[in-house]
Formats: sequence, C-alpha cells, structure tokens
Amino acid sequence: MTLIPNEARRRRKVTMRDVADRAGVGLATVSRVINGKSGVAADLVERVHEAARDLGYRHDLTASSLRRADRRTGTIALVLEDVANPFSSALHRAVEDTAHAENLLVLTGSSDENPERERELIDTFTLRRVDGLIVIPTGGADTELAAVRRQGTPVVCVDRLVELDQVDTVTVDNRTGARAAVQRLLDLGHRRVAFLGDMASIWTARERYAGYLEGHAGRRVDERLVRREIRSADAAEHAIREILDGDEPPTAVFAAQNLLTIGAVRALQRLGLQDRVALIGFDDFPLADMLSPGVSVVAQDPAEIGLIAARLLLGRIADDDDRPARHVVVPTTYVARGSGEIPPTD
Amino acid sequence: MTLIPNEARRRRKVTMRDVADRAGVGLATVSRVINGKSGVAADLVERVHEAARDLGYRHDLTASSLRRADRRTGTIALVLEDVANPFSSALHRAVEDTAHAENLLVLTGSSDENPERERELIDTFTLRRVDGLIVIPTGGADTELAAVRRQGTPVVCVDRLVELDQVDTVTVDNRTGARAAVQRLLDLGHRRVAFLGDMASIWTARERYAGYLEGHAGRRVDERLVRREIRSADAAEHAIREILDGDEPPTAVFAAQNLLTIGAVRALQRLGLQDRVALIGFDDFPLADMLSPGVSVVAQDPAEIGLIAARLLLGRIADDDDRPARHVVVPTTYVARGSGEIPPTD
DNA sequence: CGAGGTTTCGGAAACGTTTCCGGGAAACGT
DNA sequence: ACGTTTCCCGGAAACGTTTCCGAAACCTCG
Repeated sequence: MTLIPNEARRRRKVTMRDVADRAGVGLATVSRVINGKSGVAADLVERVHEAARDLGYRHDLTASSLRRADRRTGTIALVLEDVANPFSSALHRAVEDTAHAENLLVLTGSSDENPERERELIDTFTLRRVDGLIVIPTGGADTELAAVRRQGTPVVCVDRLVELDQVDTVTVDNRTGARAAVQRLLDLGHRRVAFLGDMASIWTARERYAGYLEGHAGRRVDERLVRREIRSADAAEHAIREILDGDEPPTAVFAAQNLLTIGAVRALQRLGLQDRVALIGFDDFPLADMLSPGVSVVAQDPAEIGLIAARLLLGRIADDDDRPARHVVVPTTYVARGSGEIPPTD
Repeated sequence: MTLIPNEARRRRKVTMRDVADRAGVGLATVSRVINGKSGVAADLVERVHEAARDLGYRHDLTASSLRRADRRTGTIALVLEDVANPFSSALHRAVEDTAHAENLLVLTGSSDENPERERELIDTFTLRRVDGLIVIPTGGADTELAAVRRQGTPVVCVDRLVELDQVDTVTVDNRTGARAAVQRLLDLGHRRVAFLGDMASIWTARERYAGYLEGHAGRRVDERLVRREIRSADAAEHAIREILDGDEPPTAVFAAQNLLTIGAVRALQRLGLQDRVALIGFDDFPLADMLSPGVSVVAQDPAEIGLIAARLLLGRIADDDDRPARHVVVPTTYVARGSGEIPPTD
C-alpha cells in the first residue's frame, strides 16, 4: 500500500509561480486571472487557465487573505447557545444558507450560556480574522463584544438585546408574546397561572417574565406559582410537580422556554393532568402538534431571525459598516393546539 | 458618535515587530515567546509579555499558519446532511466538544444529500486548508474525498460506509438493528409489515432495507407494502395512507429513518389507528416517549458516533496518519415504548 | 508622423509570521 | 589559559499571495 503522506510530501505544492512559468507569463498576471480581474488579454487568460488546470493548481486562501487589501477571509462565525438545541440549529441553518449565497463559510461554537466560554470563542474566532460575528450573547461578555467591534469586525447579536455602538440586534417581541399568552389564559377564566422561567441573567427570560406580570394587568400574582432560574427539562418537571402539590395549585401553566415546556408536559402527563391543566409554552418545538393534547405555544421563527441577522451582517461586511446600530424586532405568533385552550377546572 | 472603522483604520495593526521594538529584543525572540518555546531567558520572556500586553498585541493565526512548517490552521470541517437535523446536530455537538479540548475550531456545512453541494463544501473547506474533515458522505463525491485524502488532509466518514484508502469510517450496525426490529414484529404475530425507506443511493437506507428483508427469514414480503425513495415526513405520511388504503393493509410499519417515522405517526394519528397498527422507527427523535403510544425505535447514539469520529480524526491529525483505514461500528439499541409492542389485529 | 494618453504586463515589495543560520557569550574540559 | 561545545539571541529568508509601480506597447488625434 502506498502511504499517502509520503507521496504528498514528495510532490511540492504547486504555486502561482509554477503556473506562471508554465503559461509563460508573469506572476502578477496569474493572480489577475485567478481573481477574475479585467484587463488581461483573452489569450493569456486562456493560457493561464490551461496551465492551472494541467498543474492542478489550487488557490491558497490563507496566503491570499494575508496579503489582500481588505484582509477578508471569507468566513463568519456564529456563537450559539448550543448547536444541538433546535432553536439554535434552525438559526444556524438560516445563517448558513444566506452566507453560502455570498460564498462565505460559517464557523460555529456553543457557549452553553457560559460567559467565560463565550469570551473564549469570540477570542479564537477573531484571532482567525473572521469577517463578521453573529452571537447569541450570554450577557456576560459584552465588553469583549465591544472590543471586537472597536477592532473593526462587524457584530450582530441575536435573540437577546444588547446596547452597543454599531452592533445590530435581532430579537423577538418576547414581552408582548408572553403578555398575550397570559391574557388568553386569564380570559379563559384562569386565575392561578404558574410561571416557569430560565435564569434571570438571560434577557429573554426577564422579558418574558415581565410579560407574564403585565398580562395579569393589576391582578395579584401568587409568588408560590412562580419558579425562575430553571435550567433544564428535568428541573422544570420537578418544579411543576412541586407547585401542583401545593395547597392552592394552579389551573394553568406558562412555560417561558422550550425545554421547560417539555418538562411541564412531562410532569402533567405523568400526573395524568394534561387534559385538566392548561399549558402554553414560549418557543415552538418539533412534534408539539403531535402530543395529546397538542401543545399551544408562542412561536418564534428562528429561521427568520437567522436570515435577518445574516443579512445585517453581510450588509456591514459588504460596504456600509459606518451606520448606527439597528434593532430589528420580529413578531411572535400564537399557535393554538389545545393545551392552551383548556378551561379552568375548580 | 465616533465611527469605528475610521478609528480602526487610523491605528495600524500592532505586529510582532512592534512588540519586539518595545521590548528591545529581536523579532525571532518574540515569536519564540508567543509560541511558548523553551530556550529564552526568563527576563526576556517577561519583557516580551509585558510589551505585548501594553501594545494590545494579537497573534495573527492567518500569517502564522502560512509560514509554519506543519501548515496547521487549527480548524476542522464538518460536512453534515443538515445542521438543523437532530441527528446531525447531536453529532456536531459531540465533534465540537472533542475538538474544543484540542483547541480546534469547527467549520460546518449542510450538503442536503446533494453530491454537488458536498463537492462544493469539500472544495471550499480544503481551499481554506482545514486540518481535517469529517463527512457524512452522500456517496456521490467519493472521488473528491479520495482526492482530498491524497492531497494529505485526514478524512473521517460518518454514518455511511465508504471504502477509501486511509479514510476511517464510523457507522452503526444498521442491518442488525433493522433485522432485530422486524423480527420482533414477526414474533409478535405480525405477518404484514410495511417498509418505509429513504433514497436507495444512501448506504444506510440500503442496509436497513436489507435488514428488513433478512428479518423476514425466508418469509415472503409483499412488494405492495414496501415504499422506498421517500424523502420527507409528508411523503411518508402520504405513503402510509396509501398503503393502509390497499385491500390487504399491513398490521405493522417499520420506518427506516426518523423523519419517515414522524410522517408515519402523523398518518396513523390522523386515521385514529395509532393504537391498532404497530410502528417501529429507526433512529430516535426528541419527544418520541411523550407521544401516545410512545414510539418504539431502534436508537443510535449520534453523540457517541461524533465522539469516536472526532477521536479518529484528531489521532490522524496529531501524529499517525500513516495507518490503514479503520472501520468502527457502533451498536444500536432497541427502545420499547409501546408502539412496537402492539399485537396484530386481524 | 509625433506627442500624449491608455492599456497591458512583469518585477519587486509587502502582508505578519516561523524558521534557518550564524555569531557571540557562557560553560566546560584539559 | 585555551580550544570546544552549548546555549541564546537576532538578522534575514521564506511561506504564497496581492498590489504597487514602471516599462513597453498600443492607440488617438492634431
């Protein structure tokens, strides 16, 4: 068997110089042809392409971006909460698609909601000179984001609001969506609506909680029905069981994040209460419609968010980075599937 | 408001030369210090670090990897079917985690099962000189993979078997898993088991179909119950409805891919047959346990697959690329949740 | 037909780093 | 004390490309 590395080592990399020699032209001309610049005689263009093909020449983007005036690397970076989370990966996909249309590649990393890790990712990405950065900010690395921005790299923040100079943001109207959901439940006659929320350090968690409160429109909310700082489906399940065990249990639940919604569903199903306690979740999730009852949700459109974010970033990369920050707010839609339409049982 | 780009443009990038001048040492010494090489006097190391800190020096990985002997870029690439697909993204996450431990970054792309796109991705990745490649091969770009391999970049293929020199693969024992599932159904007394499969161009689809046939152990399979080349949940739903409409409908369904399983669930629920027709799916999916009945599946472990693939790749990158291809086969496990345990109704 | 302008091309410098190499100082052995 | 080895260090070359600049060739027009 032939050992590839040896073979590869033997045969030196074919460079523009080689192409130039074989085509009988200057190095500069080869560069012009490869980059598709105008102002080269047609026959030379042909000769260069032919030589390149014969030699199996491959353009080296590393060397290219080192010398190039704009120093572009053709790469953007995406800092997600977790690439395996459905919201993140739908966003990722949308970004990839728009980036691909511009021949850009996407580097990704998961911060796991950890500011330290976010900082680390931002750092390694910028060392690699990415052309732009899309981040779901944990909130704890804003200084670094500002630094990156100052250093010249365009930045777009998604999902969470961040107030930084010349950093665009794309968010969802969390507060309105949450408020409307809670109002629906109250309109149905529910008076005791439990709340399940993520860490208060996360902007969306705070907004959705605010919406929950606003939805009550002056009505008192029982503190015992509120559980915040819940980080997983298991924790959510546990919390719901605890709340339902109390002496004045809720007749409805508002779960402010998709994992928490799933935990709530699990708890209700285990207790056989899925048809008696109403449930509305924030953020849609796959198969929510197939459960019984179907889970009503305040849906966001991660693909739309990703698309807008990518467009904003590409705009800044392409030309006009000299414009103030823009905040885009994407609306949410309520999807009625049954669980949110259950009337109160007393 | 200060316009960042101007500011950034004004102040030239601080380079190793600047650090060297400020520390009063040679350029080579700065390089040695930054790269943590031994053989530099302690006080010089200190001076260099101090100067670098004062000047806000940032190491340029692009320039570094251009000159560096091993030409490593600290980046690996991952070609998935679709980053938004749960199987792909779980794999992605596992790869990211192991890569991160070695300080490697991950570039990703979605081939959408399209060989053309796979080729394109492989091409752009290698132009960027990634240190290694992990691919879910469509099967139509094997020549390109071999070329990449010959050019010296380590390659690991996942999920689908590929026979290439010095290309490791990590697959699942599709055939055994499918066969066992079908046998379970037959043992339960089912005689008419429908089959739903993906495109035959995909290795896993062929293997699972083979397993389905083998599971019948000589018993005749009714061609009318077999549907292959199904590409989406909708198509699967349609196919199942069609089959159940026939004069001799199946009493059980084996769906050979997660999207198809979901389509089958949808069809059965719509027809109100979810408790009468047995169903086993290949590949687990989120919330399969929450449906009623719970969906029994032949589960694979995408995280395990990703972990192994990443380890194989890192091994080749690190040192011994001079070893023959290694094929790792990860076992599947059957997860009984109810839908696969429904006895035949005649 | 010649002056002036435009186009096309190649040599050489530059991008920011790593690595090669050679020189000087220190350490060692005799 | 002197030759030899070892150790640090800095200058310069190199990585593969893009861009600057000047030379040559080609037009255009009075």
